[in-house]
Amino acid sequence: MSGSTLPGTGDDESPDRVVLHVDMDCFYASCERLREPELRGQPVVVGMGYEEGQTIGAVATASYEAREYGVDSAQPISQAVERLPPVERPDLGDEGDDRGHYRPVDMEFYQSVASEVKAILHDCAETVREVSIDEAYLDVTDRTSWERVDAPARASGAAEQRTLAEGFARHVRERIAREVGVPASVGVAPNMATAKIASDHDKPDGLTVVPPGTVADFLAPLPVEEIHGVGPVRAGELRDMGIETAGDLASADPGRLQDRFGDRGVELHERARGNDDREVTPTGLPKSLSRESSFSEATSDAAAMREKVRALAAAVAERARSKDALYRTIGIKAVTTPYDVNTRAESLSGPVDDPDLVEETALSLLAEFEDEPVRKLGVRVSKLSFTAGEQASLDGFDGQPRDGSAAGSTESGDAVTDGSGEDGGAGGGSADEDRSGQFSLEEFE
DNA sequence: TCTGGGGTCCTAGGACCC
DNA sequence: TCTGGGGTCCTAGGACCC
Repeated sequence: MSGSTLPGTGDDESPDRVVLHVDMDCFYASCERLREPELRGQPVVVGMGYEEGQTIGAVATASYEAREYGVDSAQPISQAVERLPPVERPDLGDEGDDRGHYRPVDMEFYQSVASEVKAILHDCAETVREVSIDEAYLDVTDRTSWERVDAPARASGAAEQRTLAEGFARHVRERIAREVGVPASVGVAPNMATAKIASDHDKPDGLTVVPPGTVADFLAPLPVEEIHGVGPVRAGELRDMGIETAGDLASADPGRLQDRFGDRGVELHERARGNDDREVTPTGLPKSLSRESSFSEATSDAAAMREKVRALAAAVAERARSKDALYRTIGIKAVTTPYDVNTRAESLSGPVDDPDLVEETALSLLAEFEDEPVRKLGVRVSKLSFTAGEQASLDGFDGQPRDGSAAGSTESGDAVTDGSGEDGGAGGGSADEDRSGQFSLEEFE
């Protein structure tokens, strides 16, 4: 299936795909401008955990105007406020300071705007992979192509050539602007990894087209950090190896990369060369659900910890139920000072929907951390399955997970098939269908 | 950068089985 | 008897992404 190219067959890949990556520009800020048009052209900061007039929380999104002042995502609001005092707080900052408009996150509203955008995307492509609230990949190979056409002469003069794909992407972007009223940047390329980088290339409100055959040249001068999967840690390690640009990475010895980064290194090497044969697959079901919350300052108050965990557990269980998700693993996260992330988890013998069990399990996992200073706590459920009704169907339909044996026996591994796939590894074997033989007589409950 | 919330994927070691 | 190899599942942690 994943037609791994045989060595020596050159690049006789199937016809080049046309992949779009659509990335909404400072999406939350754009949404705020939608309902408050006076904010257009103004510096806007949307803060999470932020409340009107306060200086707590972190920056979720800063408009491009706000970024000019050094305000950026993930920054503490306190720091943002120093650089760009809020209009809402005349007491902060100096007389002549430029000021920003601060708003708290309103997810519900952003979701509603996002779903309008997503509707357009689904209208424009057979296959849409939604990556996050403000980002998606589209495979539009069957709607357009890389064919070159004469474009009407632009102001600049000479008629230029452009691709049908470019016109298509322009159309998608314009529809979003016209019908929803928010700006998007779009990247077009023969594969996902390059389209992603392209959409980032000319923000905001940009369109970058990287036709087949130009991918390597497009990537070569970019700093390695621009490659998806290279963050601060790996960028530093790459730099130590003398690798600074995507071009350096592309020409590096894959063996060295393998030694240093394992299979991940080989994958990054391929990406840097512009090779990425991952198919655009539709958004799948979630693999885990979690809630977390920070204390305003680290605490060793066990009662407060338990209280928070109870609330988080209830919220997670409710969300799972609202999505018809059963879970087989329940876990917690405890961030202790200075910033140590600890996770603990416990698997059950079968999938359940049982809020009390989530709470009970989370509390018992929390016990280990109760006398340490904790700054943040989280509760997560994972190993999800979405076969709604299965749990109650076979043995007693009171919906109680009591023994879970029925569910346990029919649950065929993870709801979503493999997920990662594609890395033309040597494996190639069958996907090992559920060999349900698991009539465990383990301790149920 | 003194660190917000929600995710994904990968790795590594141990238990256990054949 | 001992050794070895292959496979799966589990937990914990790390890196990364938006």
